[in-house]
Amino acid sequence: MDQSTKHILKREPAIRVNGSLWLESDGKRFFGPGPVELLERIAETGSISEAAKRMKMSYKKAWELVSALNERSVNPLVVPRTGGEHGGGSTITDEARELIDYHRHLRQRFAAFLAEETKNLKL
Amino acid sequence: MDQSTKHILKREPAIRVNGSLWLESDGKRFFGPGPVELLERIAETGSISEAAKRMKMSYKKAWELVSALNERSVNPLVVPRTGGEHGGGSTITDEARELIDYHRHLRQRFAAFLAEETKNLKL
DNA sequence: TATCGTTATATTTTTAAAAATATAACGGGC
DNA sequence: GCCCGTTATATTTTTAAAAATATAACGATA
Repeated sequence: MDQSTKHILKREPAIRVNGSLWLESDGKRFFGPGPVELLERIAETGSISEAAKRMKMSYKKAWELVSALNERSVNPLVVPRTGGEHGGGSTITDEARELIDYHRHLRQRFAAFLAEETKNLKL
Repeated sequence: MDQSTKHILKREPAIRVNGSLWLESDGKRFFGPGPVELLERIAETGSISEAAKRMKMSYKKAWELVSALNERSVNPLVVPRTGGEHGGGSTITDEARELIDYHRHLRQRFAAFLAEETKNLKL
């Protein structure tokens, strides 16, 4: 922003450019920060319910996310086991790990974009 | 995305990277696409109510947005006149025009970022 | 076969956001 | 002084999202 645009807005704390990013199919988002973190937590804990708990998300919502992700992907991203030892559990596939990795890099580039815009802001 | 990450997701229509951008103060957004368009419509029509109508936004919400914008800015962005010919009306200030212009350019840079990411996607 | 914790699913309740409705204040022009 | 359309504000209603609650299926293990 050029000098003339300064001081238009109040700034008790610093003003910054921020935003959100997601993958979109058919105009609706299906792979944003939430699903990514959920996949990571499932990988960590081996359990959808425990992953949900750590994200302070209801199990229902977590399960719906997993279900939606598996439906949209050619091959499953999450493989659930029902019953058995510990009552069951879930693992994520290599493809899920690839998606997580891609999204991590994407977020890094986005963060760099936001930081650059914020740096050049000085409202 | 590298070749190995291809074909993980179904793609009836094309998959693209999309996102949203806003100015943030104290952790909460206060100047996103909505307010920008509202200011533009007010400039066009000279009326908050008419601007709201064109955006299919309730007058109440539009007025609250205007009020919030004027509160956060050092000098008003919108100058309302109550009563008088045509019952009143509103105009926007030069500072509002500056903000709109800045946001337009910001969106252009963001659109370029999204286009580049989408181009390099090929999920 | 009884137990366990998880997956899977339906139903209800709560909460929050949005929309709708109503009404007063305003001031120039007739 | 009345009319008009807009600003300004409160209240109610509707809608949608989120949360909470409940329960069955599952299968290895003991």
